[in-house]
Amino acid sequence: MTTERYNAREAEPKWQKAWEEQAIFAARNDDSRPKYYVLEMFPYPSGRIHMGHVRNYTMGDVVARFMRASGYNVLHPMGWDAFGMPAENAAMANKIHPRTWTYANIETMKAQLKRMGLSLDWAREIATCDPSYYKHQQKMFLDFVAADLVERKKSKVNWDPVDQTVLSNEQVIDGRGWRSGAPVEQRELVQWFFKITKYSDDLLAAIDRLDRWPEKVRLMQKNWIGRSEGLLTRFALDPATTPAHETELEIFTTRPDTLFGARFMALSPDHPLAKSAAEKSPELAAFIAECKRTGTATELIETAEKFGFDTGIKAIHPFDPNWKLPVYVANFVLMDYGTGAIFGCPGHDQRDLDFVNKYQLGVTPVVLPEGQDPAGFTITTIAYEGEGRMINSRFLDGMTIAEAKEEAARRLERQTYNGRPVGERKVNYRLRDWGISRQRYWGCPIPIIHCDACGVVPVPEKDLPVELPDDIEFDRPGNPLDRHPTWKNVACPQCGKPARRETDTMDTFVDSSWYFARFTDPWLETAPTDRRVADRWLPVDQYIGGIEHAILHLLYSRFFVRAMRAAGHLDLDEPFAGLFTQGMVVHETYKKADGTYVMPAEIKIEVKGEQRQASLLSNGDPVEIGSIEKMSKSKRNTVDPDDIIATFGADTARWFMLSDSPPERDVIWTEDGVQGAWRFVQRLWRLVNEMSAIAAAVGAPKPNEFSEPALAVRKAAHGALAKVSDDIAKLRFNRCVAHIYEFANAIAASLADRPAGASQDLAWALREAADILVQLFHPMMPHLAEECWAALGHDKLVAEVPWPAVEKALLIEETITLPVQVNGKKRADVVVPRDAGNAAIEAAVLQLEAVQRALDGKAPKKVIVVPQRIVNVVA
RNA sequence: GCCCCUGUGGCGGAAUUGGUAGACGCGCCUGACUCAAAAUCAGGUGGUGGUAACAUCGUGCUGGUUCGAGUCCGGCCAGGGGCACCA
Repeated sequence: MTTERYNAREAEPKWQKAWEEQAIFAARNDDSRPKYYVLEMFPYPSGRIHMGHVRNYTMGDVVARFMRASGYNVLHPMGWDAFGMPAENAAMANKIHPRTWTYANIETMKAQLKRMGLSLDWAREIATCDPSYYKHQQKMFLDFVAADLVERKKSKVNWDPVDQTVLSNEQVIDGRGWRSGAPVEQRELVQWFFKITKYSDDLLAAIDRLDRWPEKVRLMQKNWIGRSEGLLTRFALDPATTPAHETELEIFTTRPDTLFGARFMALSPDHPLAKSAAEKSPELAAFIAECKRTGTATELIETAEKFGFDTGIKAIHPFDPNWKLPVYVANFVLMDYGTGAIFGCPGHDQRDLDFVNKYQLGVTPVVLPEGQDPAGFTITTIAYEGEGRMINSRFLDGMTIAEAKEEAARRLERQTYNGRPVGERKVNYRLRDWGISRQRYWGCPIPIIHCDACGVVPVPEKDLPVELPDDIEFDRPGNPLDRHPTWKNVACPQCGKPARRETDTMDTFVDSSWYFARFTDPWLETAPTDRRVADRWLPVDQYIGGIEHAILHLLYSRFFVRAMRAAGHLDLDEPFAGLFTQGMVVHETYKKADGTYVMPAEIKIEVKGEQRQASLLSNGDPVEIGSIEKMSKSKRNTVDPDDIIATFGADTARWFMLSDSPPERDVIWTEDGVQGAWRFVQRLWRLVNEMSAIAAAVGAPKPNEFSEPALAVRKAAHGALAKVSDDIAKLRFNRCVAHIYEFANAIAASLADRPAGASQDLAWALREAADILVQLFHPMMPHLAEECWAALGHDKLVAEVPWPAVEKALLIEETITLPVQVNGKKRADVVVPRDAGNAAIEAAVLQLEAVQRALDGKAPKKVIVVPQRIVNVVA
């Protein structure tokens, strides 16, 4: 038979138009069916989509189409994370306005996404740079201020010298800015903070209930929040050695058990006591200044040598009024963790040991490892941080560490100094408040006015949104808003006198912390959300995106739903009930002789035996095939999705993205793999047409009896249906692909073997199998599926057809084949009735020639029959 | 330094969660069709021995539990990721 090739270039736009005209992917807020919200992390409009987007959105689309066919009211929206530095960089480089640049990119990328055939509800499209979006964000900022979730404070912050802006802790990776890669410096600035630490406890505890999140992400968030239980302890200060008005020093420790091993106290250079001591001591003041001068780059600070300076102050040991400890100022003590002061126990903390060795303060071991002889136990250069029993610790001697911690805490809680308890149990978190001020133009303005008379005044709600000015200069580094001639000059809303607008804008991660809620009703003008609508759609049932947001975006969004609940915008525990983090798209790299990289499109590869050799298309020069790396512009190993779609069609790209690699792992993009996917598209097209031709002769009623070949086809179809359904639900797309291949192979085999003059029952079975086959690959390759569905004579779109039901009876075989082992080695198969008893199976197995040969005349000791699984004969 | 994950053919990876290791795809080899190529179709493809039936070894290394281990436990090795002066 002659079937023309499937022409993706013609078919794909045709079906995209059909879906759009019938608006079948539009979700209604008043639909009574059960809801399902599937969302992929929305893109930054950088210019063009890349293969990472293709992979991400294909996965989401498979889930969306499958759930829609399964009877759910599916919400599958798309938008743009549209504020950010690259737009300003483009403005500086090309003299184009950030808005113009951003919207042009959105237009390009939207057209690209449409060519992928995604089942998106474009009516809900949002862009975070649109005032109709950010005005609600400004409203929420004010709501958060009212709910005491915002704070303006001076603090040490991370300063990115290249992007000329502050960064949050989460945005500093290995001491460098997450975007610019520049070493981050420390600066003291007045900044706006969201009080995410108010929710430290809840953010941590709720992780255990996120059972559809990857374990890895949960663990990373737990570590990031970093809970530790310890004791706040107030040490009295020896008045003879201490500046006036200073009477005590409070420290935080997780090891109160080691208090009898204490040798010194240490203060952060920023500690108030250090500062007050420095007033009388120029040497100390110089030391503190030196600490700050060591460098402002975080990288330097972390590798700097540990230094201390003895203030002369003595602290009194809480368990012994006669025991005095020297108080140092030390460069390694952080002001913003605990109380900014510690006690040092050199025996059981490596850093403290290094410190005492430097200043000859001595060591007292207080924890003895189990089985160690106390006589010979000394600590010189390596601290013992393991388990053991207390020694040299008076009333704690002989206790385990846990017992000693408890006993020390109990005593200190009861003890008082200046009328208050000396010890207080305290949980400390590593998590810091989220600094959201950015000294940039292309972001959401912070709706605040600074008045000399009234102080910090919120912009009245009626004046929202505070819009960005259009006439803006990018000729110099720094914040363009701050040097705008007029924008910041405004009357104080309270007193009417001249005042200044806040010129910092919000971190763009604020924009992305609530967009999933806005999608539930993006048309609403009066509020960020319609609470009833938001509560119905949320949480997102399946969220899909990159692992790089394991902390950043995913933690901020979790904070935001809590803050939005406090402000009354929704009532939700968690934003994302199910999370899936997909792997990257990676590709071989190619290097010319001069060491520069070339793009995959510029070379050809030939296979000579086992060797693959690459050469330049232009002049045939040899090219070295390098390592496999994440697709990136710098390595020039990118493949443009548009080129692939133009050559092979979107379905081929989608199918390849889902094939082979498990979705959470990296996928290697290869030309051969794409060719393979494209071949399968053509093969399916031929197969469906061939089936269709045979099925055309079929009568309508389902036959009562099926012959062996027809039954085999039906079993293959329903077996594939059961497996693919299960695997899509579990996001195991690579297994879905394999099952569809198996099913197609089974049909091809039965077509090849079929008797001449096909019978009615086989024709009916093939017609059923063809329908199921097309429906099975529809979520992955929707255009080809529509084309095939039409070829099979259906009127409706396959995108609208309910998912087929499995006939479970077909999955149960009457006879089963059990593998037979002798002493754990497979020797034969045995075919038995499905419900055969163990005795019957045992008898049949022992008759087998291969078993008797393997037994070699020996009598079997026992025969283990695992029903429906395996038989093992033990000789 | 601490925490976590991964290790299976030439390659990507399957393996019903303790039950036939290598499904499916890529690549490669052989054949059919063709003047030829492409495309398509058929067959083969973990190593070793054998024409074959078959035997034997084989899931990073090593020891253990079990009738049976890629899967569980102990100890190593390698690769990747996260955190890192956190008191």
